[in-house]
Amino acid sequence: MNIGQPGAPRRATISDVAREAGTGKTSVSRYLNGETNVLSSDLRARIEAAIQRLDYRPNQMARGLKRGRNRLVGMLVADLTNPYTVEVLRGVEAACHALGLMPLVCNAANELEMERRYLQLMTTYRVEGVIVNALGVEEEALRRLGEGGTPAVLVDRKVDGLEADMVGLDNTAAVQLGMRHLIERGFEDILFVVQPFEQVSSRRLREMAFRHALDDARRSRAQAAPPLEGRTVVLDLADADALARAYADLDAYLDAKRAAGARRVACFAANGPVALSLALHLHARLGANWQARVALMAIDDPEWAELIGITAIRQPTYAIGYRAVEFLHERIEGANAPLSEACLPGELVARASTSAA
Amino acid sequence: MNIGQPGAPRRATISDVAREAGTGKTSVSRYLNGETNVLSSDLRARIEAAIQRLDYRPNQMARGLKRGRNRLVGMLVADLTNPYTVEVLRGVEAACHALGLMPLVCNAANELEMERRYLQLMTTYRVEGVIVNALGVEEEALRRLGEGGTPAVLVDRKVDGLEADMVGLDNTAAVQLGMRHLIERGFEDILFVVQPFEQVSSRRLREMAFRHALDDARRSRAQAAPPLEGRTVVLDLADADALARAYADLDAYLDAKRAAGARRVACFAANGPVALSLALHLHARLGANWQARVALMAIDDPEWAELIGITAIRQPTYAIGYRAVEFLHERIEGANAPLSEACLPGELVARASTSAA
DNA sequence: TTGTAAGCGTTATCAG
DNA sequence: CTGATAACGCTTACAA
Repeated sequence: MNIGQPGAPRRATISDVAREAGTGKTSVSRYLNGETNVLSSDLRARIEAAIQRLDYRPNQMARGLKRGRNRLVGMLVADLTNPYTVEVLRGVEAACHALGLMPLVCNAANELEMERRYLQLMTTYRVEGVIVNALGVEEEALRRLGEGGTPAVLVDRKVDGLEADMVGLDNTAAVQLGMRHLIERGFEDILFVVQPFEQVSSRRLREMAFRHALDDARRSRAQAAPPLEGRTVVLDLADADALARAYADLDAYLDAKRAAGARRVACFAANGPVALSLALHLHARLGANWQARVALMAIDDPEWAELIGITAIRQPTYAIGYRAVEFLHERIEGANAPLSEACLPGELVARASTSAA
Repeated sequence: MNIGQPGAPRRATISDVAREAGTGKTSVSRYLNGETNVLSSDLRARIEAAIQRLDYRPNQMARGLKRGRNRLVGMLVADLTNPYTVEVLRGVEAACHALGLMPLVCNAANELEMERRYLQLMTTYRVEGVIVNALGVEEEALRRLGEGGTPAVLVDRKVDGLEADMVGLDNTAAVQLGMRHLIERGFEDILFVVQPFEQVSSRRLREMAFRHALDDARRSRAQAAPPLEGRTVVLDLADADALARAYADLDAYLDAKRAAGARRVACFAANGPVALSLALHLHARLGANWQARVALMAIDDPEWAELIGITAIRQPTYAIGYRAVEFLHERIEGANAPLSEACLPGELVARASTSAA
């Protein structure tokens, strides 16, 4: 270990500082913990100088061991590749910063095995709490976390059997917002495109809201108005074969519509990754001018949406992350309040894609 | 969670396990550390059972305190919003996984203050090493890290005054690749668009490579061939005013070219964020059909490149991350080899944008 | 106002 | 093979 160069630069410890300052560890500890009013200004100055000289940094690990809290909070995310996740993370980091916490970010990269592993690792590092944007399945590992007494906050999705605070988009309102927009703009064929939604609460909620919004719109539609058509399309981005089949169906549907002389079909993507997949497919199949045939709208507002003029429902991602940490912090501090759920509103960003059917 | 006061579920410690198994802590520790051959199978079984029953997880912090190594490696990134970063991260995580390390990801979000803070925090948590994708400036905090004896590996950019291993793209080769492509396709006006490059080594290298490639091409050009024009355009994405001015100049240049009846101008973006900014600007100024006027090509291959057919030079991001951890691991294990530098090759992905001038 | 000593959960040393 | 016991770097009674 560090055999090589002369003077293996071992980090200074509190004892080193005490010696250097000609005092005991206790006083140094007091200084570190801001109990400066208990220290004579002379001693304080000596300690300060010693710390400077030795470039001393208190060891958080040792501190945590003794105090029982190491200020580490785990942030387990399903997929860092999703811009949504990164944005939420910014809120999380800001809040952690403000509260003196250190986020331990773990990316499951859409793999269950990773999720499990990281959850394990986190408990091993004795994080004081966990913010979880789970893959969806795998309640087990999470439940054990809870049983271990580690507070958790869920982001975007619930996990069956795990009772924890949760923060995310107001899915129902967001979908209603989108549907109202599409209908106002005169769309008569609306496809709600979503990843397999049985396991993931937010997707389930969005899909349900879509069907309800559709029903409501039909009910309140004038007799004379053209009928409103709508259906749910499931896109399993993780399964290439299933995806190919789904797209074949979609293509057939679009072709039929066109043959029937219908207006542009609207595709309402349930989130950013779906929207991207759709856009790529349509681009490949219909050419650069694909938007003449299909109007894409999405929940989430990835950077490329502006680039090709896609209407989006932007999530309050920063706020979601920030709020999650606040929830967690309360629990860590021992709050015993009933579980709460924060549903933050989305915001419609209208762009060219949906300007008219 | 953490419902009710009763039985605050303190995590089991090694002593608990020892008691439960009717043995001493030493044996449990031995079991945990895989010295199973030294244990009678009876004892081993009892320990195993006790661990199961108590759902025991060794405390990494305590372990680290004693052993002097906690398996934590810091990963400081300049900007998680940049897809490049996220991709590198995947390589980092995979390698950490393989080597039994725990990545502590910190996002400076392009703020110097954050970078400094996180660097501090990391040393406070006694990370065994750091992988740094630095903002560029701020050598100071990093240098102190090095002096503290913490090994570091640089990703994508060097830092003045910090001697550390480094891994990144082979910038020169990548730019040459791109230039050759553009020239082959008949472009005669090439703008190399890059963020302020004085402070950031990779940008500097790319810009230099651009000028050299340009000179070389001119030299080896046939007498009769039309002249090759090229210049560097600096885009400071962080400074709105400067950005606006730069774009005004760019627009004027493009208009002049067009008035002179020139072919399409090629914009060679030095990285993904620049490419995005350019695309957004051109889209806003020239309309959806902007690509008829400008051919965009970029180092980095963000998800939207395929969507609008932008030729890209893809970086071996995963390999970069993986390699960085390998370097770091060697240093952590005490390797004393001379500093090395891994320059990994980029790959050209030709798309419609540069199909012909 | 200051210092001593006893842990926090592990591992390492050294006897049985 | 097994198990006390002393650290690791820090905080916190408890004294002085």
